[in-house]
Amino acid sequence: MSSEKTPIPAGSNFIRAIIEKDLSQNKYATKKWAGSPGDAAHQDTGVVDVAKIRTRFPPEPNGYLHIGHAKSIFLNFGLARDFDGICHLRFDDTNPEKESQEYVDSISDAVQWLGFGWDNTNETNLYFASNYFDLMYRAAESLIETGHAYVDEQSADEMRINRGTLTEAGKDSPYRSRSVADNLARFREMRDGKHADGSMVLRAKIDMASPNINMRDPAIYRVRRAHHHNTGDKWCIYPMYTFAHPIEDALERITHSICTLEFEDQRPFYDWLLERLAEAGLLAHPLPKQYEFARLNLTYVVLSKRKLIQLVEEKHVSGWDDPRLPTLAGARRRGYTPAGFKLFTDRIGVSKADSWIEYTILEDCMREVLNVDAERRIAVLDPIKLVIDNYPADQSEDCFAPNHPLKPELGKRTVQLTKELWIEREDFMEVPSKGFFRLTPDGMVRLRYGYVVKCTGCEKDADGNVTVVHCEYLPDTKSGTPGSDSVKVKGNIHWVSVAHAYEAEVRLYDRLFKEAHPGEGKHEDGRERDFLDDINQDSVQVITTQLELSLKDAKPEESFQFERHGYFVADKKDSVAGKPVFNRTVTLRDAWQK
RNA sequence: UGGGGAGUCGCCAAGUUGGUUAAGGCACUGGGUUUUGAUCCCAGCAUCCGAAGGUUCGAGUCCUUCCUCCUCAGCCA
Repeated sequence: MSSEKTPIPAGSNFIRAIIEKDLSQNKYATKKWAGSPGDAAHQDTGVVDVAKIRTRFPPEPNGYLHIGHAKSIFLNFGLARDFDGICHLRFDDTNPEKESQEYVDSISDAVQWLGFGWDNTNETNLYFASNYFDLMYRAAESLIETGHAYVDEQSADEMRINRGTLTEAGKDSPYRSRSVADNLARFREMRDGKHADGSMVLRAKIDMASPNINMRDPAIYRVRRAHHHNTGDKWCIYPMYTFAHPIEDALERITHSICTLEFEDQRPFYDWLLERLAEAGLLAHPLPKQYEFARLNLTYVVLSKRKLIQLVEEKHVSGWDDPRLPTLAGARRRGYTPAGFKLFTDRIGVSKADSWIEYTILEDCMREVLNVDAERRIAVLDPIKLVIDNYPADQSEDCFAPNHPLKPELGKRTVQLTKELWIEREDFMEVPSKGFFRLTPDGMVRLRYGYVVKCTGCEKDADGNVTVVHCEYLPDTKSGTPGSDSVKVKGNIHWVSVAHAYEAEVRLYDRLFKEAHPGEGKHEDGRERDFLDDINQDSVQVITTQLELSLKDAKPEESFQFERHGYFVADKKDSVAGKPVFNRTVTLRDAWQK
C-alpha cells in the first residue's frame, strides 16, 4: 500500500508494542525475500526484504465478509502501512467443500472498498493457500521422514475416543510406531487415490498425553475427493488448517501472523511445526510468529457465519447485501462508509479482553464522517400539505439553501417556494405537547430558508385526521434579506414545494434484532433462546416521500444528509437513472425527548 | 475438575522495567453558539484498578490465595 502515513500512537495497543520492539531489535534485518512465496531455497536467492514487516489477511472464501473482518483488515493492512510493511491478501482455501469463486470475488471487492489492495511497488501480494499444495505435500513428507508424522488408520470415532478428555491423557494409536518407509508409502497411496475418503489421515507425532489437546497428534492431512475451485481435481488429499496455516505464513515470509483468540491453543503447534520444517531445511529463520487479539462482538447483530447464512437462506433478509445485515456488502448498501469503519476500528482498539461494543458506537462513527462528507438536502418523509393562504397561487420564488453548513465553498442551491408545500406531519400538532415548539395553531415557525409563517388552523377528515394545515406568511422575514430576523422564532421546519417535488421511495431501516445479545439466555419455560426469536419484525419500513427536485439526479451510493432527519444513500442496486431510491443509513441524534 | 487466556469509570481502552494528583474516546450531566431540537464549543464525570492478604518509603504494576468470564476434546477454519 502506498498511502498517507499516519503517526504511530506510541504503544496504543499490544501488537504495535510488539512490532516496535521487534523492529528496534532488528529482528528482520537479514530476512530475505525472493519476490514471491517459497521455501528456504527459494527465499535464499532473494534480497533483504524491503518490507519492514509482513502481515496478512487470510479469509477462507466460504462466506461474505462482515464488520468483524473490517477490524482485522484495518488492523493487518494498517499495521503494514504504518510500519513500512506489506500486507498480503491470502485466501485460505484448504477445504474444497465449502469454498467458491463467488466468495473470492465478494471478499476481494470488500477489501478494495475499504481502501486496501494487493498491488505493491514491485509485486502483487494476492495469494491462495491452494497454490502451495505442492510445497505442503513436500513438508508433510519431510515430517514423515524425520519421524514426526504417521499415517493413522483409526476411524474418526476411534481417534476421538483415544484423544482422551480435558482431564485425561489420550492413548497412542496402534499405528503410531510404523516405520518411516511404511508411513511414506501409505501417505503416497493416500495422495494417489488408493484409499477411501476418511479411511486414514496423516497425523503429527507429538504427545498423546499433552495437557494441550491440540498437541495430541493433530490430524494434518485428510483424504477427500472433492472438486477444488482453484486446483480442480488434482488432489484427493487436503491439508488441515492447523498444518497449512503456519506453512502459508512461512512461505510468504510473514513476520506477524495476527489472528483471533480462539487460536491461542494452536500456537504451540504453529511453533512446533515451523521449527521441525526449519530443522529439515525447508524453511528459513526468522519464522513467523502468531499473535492473538479479541474478535469483535457487536450488540444487536450476529456475526457468526452460521447465523448469517441462516438469515440469508431462510430469507429473513433479502440477500447477503441486505442493508440490515452486518456484512460489508450490506453495510455498503446501507450507506456505511470506509472512513466510518476506519474511525470505528480506531475507536474500539485492539486488546485480548473479550468485549461487546455497543452498536451505537458504530452509528456514531458513521454520523461523524457523514456529517463532514455529506451534502445537505431537503426531504419530507411523512408529507402533509401546508397552504400559505396569503401567498399568490401563481407565484414561485427562489430560496437559497447551503449545500453544506460546514463548507460554504460548496455553495448554495435554489429551491422553489410556492403557495402549497409539503411539510412533515410531525411538525404540526393541533394540541402541542409540552416543549413542542414547531407548528401549532396561532404559533409561528420559520420555513427553513424561507419565511416566518403563522399557523391559522387545519382541516380534518371525517376520522379527525389532519389533512391540510393553513398558515399566513410574514412578507419581511425571508431568510437572507435585511430584517429577516425581525421576528424571532424558535421553531424551524423544512418543506418542499408541491409543484417542485420528487416523489420517491425511501427505506427506513432499523436494527435487525430487538435484543442486545440475540439468542442469549433462556425462555421463561427454560428452553434455550434462538437468535431468530429476537428478530425485529419492523426492521424496515418502505415509504413514499416528497424530496427536493435536485435529489432526482442523485447517483447510486451518493450520500446526503436529509436535514433534520439523518443520512441517506441512493441505493446502489435499486436506483435507476433519474429515479433513485434512498436507504436511511442512520438518523441524526435527537435530544428532544418526546 | 487439565491446558491456554482475560478481568482498569455505563461501553471500549492506555498504563513497557513499581515512583508524585489512574491517559484518551464513546456515553452521560450541566452551560454556551446555532435558520438542522443536528453540528460545534466549554465544564463535570474512577481516592480507585475482580476480591482478600502480603512485600515495599512507595503497587493497577511484584508475591500468595481466592472469585468471575472466555477458550480447547472436527478427518472445519
